[in-house]
Amino acid sequence: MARTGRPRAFDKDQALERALLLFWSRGYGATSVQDLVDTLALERGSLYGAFGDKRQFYLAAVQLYWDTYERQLVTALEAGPVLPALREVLANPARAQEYASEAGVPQGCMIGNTTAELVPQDAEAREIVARSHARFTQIVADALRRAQADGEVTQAAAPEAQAQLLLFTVQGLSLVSRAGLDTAAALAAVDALIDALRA
Amino acid sequence: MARTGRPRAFDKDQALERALLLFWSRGYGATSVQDLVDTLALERGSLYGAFGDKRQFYLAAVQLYWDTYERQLVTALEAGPVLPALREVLANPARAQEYASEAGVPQGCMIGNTTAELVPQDAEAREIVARSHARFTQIVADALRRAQADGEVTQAAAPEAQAQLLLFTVQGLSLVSRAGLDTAAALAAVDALIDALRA
DNA sequence: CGGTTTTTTGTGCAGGCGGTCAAAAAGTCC
DNA sequence: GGACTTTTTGACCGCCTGCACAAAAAACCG
Repeated sequence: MARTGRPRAFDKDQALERALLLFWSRGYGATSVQDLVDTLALERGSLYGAFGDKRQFYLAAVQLYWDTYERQLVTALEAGPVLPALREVLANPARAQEYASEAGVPQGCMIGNTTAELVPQDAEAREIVARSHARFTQIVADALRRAQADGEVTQAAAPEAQAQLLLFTVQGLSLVSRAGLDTAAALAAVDALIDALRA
Repeated sequence: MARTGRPRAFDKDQALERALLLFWSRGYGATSVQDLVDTLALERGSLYGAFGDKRQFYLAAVQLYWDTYERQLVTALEAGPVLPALREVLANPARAQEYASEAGVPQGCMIGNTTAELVPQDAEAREIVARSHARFTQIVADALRRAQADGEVTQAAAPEAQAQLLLFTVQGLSLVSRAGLDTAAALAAVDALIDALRA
């Protein structure tokens, strides 16, 4: 119960959100502590005091990213037919680049970026990423199982295999979209997959 | 034709190959010039003299990576039925991690790693990556077009859309495999996709 | 052999990096 | 009001980075 002492002058959650955007768009290595200090408009010491070192700060941002994403995923899949919802899940990153430049939303999936940059050398990052993958496939497989029972989705493959395939696709799509993407072509590919899942 | 002067004491191609392995496993930022000097067993000056700066060196390695991959891809698809070949193309990265630790072969796809780490800030890297994507889809789409004509592959979607979907899948699979992968589950997902493409 | 060209070798360097720290400031508690 | 606790502030540090350079060495040419 240490609620004494000088109160923090900035909103910690809001700072984490802004750091998330910066890390998301530039990646871990290319984002310097100085960039964070400039963007968040707080001093170095405050940053280290509140979040620990740069690595912890980044991992906290990744966790926030996933928590947000998971919430949206669950919401999208919990009601109504599954295939249209899954199509949206896949189409979102395909369309994201159109807004990317104007709005502050960066490209690609932060889990995927972390996988490429940090996972080979950082066990904690690997855990976060692996857990995110597992939750994605579990949530999607559950939805697909229901949809198979309802006759909406083909039973040609197990829901787990279909969910794994969707994980690969969404990760690949998000990644490829960073290099620039023909939106129409990407959506055609998404449609091809969704159609293939139809019963 | 300057074939005079002191001859180079090391094999440039071999040095590039070794650098490729290092860059592949660690990424661009996490590989220091000192690492390269140590691993390649040549002095700083020689390295800069032969390859320019670190960035050019990396981009040359990426280009070599893609050239090698493209050659294998073309070979795999030019003869025989297309779907088994495509299954192999997808299954390879899924199985790669089994060998990864013992052999010197790193995880993931170097094009994908470059996409995540360099593309947002490096126009030249973006070009290399985008060109690789385009060639992949073109090569695969050509093969699928033949296979559709032969009645091997479903005509439910255009070959271009199918090829784009395969690009997403192979990129996603390679990426996800870096975080550790249940090989059996990954192969089941690959099978589900290949089956869905069957006529 | 002398001249030319190119690579090798190893040192040196400025800058930016992540991270630390001590003093000042701003609160709460008694 | 004075003690205590925590945050803020901004200077500071050592390290490592990518890179430049000059002298030596090793080839070819005439």
